[in-house]
Amino acid sequence: MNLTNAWNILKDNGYKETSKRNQILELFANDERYLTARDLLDVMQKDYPSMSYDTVYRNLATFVSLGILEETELSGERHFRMQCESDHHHHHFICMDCGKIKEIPVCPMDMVGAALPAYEIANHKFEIYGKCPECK
Amino acid sequence: MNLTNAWNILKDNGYKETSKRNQILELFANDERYLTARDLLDVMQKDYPSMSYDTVYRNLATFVSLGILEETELSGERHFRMQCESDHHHHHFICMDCGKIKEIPVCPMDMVGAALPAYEIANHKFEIYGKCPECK
DNA sequence: TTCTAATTAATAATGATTACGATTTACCTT
DNA sequence: AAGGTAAATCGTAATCATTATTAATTAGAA
Ligand SMILES: [Mn+2]
Ligand SMILES: [Mn+2]
Ligand SMILES: [Zn+2]
Ligand SMILES: [Zn+2]
Repeated sequence: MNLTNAWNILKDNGYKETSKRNQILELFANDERYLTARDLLDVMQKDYPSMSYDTVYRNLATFVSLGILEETELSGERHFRMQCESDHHHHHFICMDCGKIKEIPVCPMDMVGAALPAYEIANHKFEIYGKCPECK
Repeated sequence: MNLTNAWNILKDNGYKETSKRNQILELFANDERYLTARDLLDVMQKDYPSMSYDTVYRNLATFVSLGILEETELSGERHFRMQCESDHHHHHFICMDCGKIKEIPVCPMDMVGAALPAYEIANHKFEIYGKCPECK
């Protein structure tokens, strides 16, 4: 997901263009790591010292609901990053040091769907945690 | 994991036998769902009205560290359940209505280990969420 | 330019989790 | 069996992430 694409989605859904929204999106577009609300606020407050948590959380929720950001829970905190460009479903390795991710092209659901007859599957989570080559 | 087994582990590690610990373990031994600290406290306070959060969280941490309980994060809250009996590594389907689980015998790591050369893999999470046949 | 709904700031409230000093208890030693 | 001690628990406060509230500001349409 890139900036232009994100703004198209926002405009299509009637959201207004604000400088803060734009800077949040730029920040995510230039950072492949997972960030917390606090991470985001800290960076944003360099340019907007009065930026509030409400603005951060509200926009994060908006972006996630529109599929612009993806979200995961790491050690008890919500983390966000730009939705992957890749159009086919996949999963992630996440470096616990630097936060960078690596795509895992396979999905285990291909092998287990049949093992759950009569079950209604809503979603699933598959993540691998460790250290990337740079951090090892 | 059963009561006797759990107590053996606790005794081996120098933990004392208390009625509250025993009741917590009994509760988990008779409930295959994932429970939160609050769930646990609510049930325990029927027999021990003065039971405190400190006792709940301290014992949960102890049990997890000794491998008596397993833990996962569901919708932003820590959930706990008795460690599985099964001795071979596996994963779970979790019913989002009743909280019951079903074992998934496969592990996706069998297929992705080779896709991450030079990466140091520490752990992984694979869970499937939905509704079990009874709740559907 | 004017109007209006969306957005934001400032701050308080909430809910889960952790921390801490005082008290009680399990269990080892005598 | 009585006493001593470290572990366990209680009662409560503190912390931290997240959500809610209200008033002020602003983007975009008319
Ligand atoms: Mn990806
Ligand atoms: Mn299991
Ligand atoms: Zn998948
Ligand atoms: Zn596995």
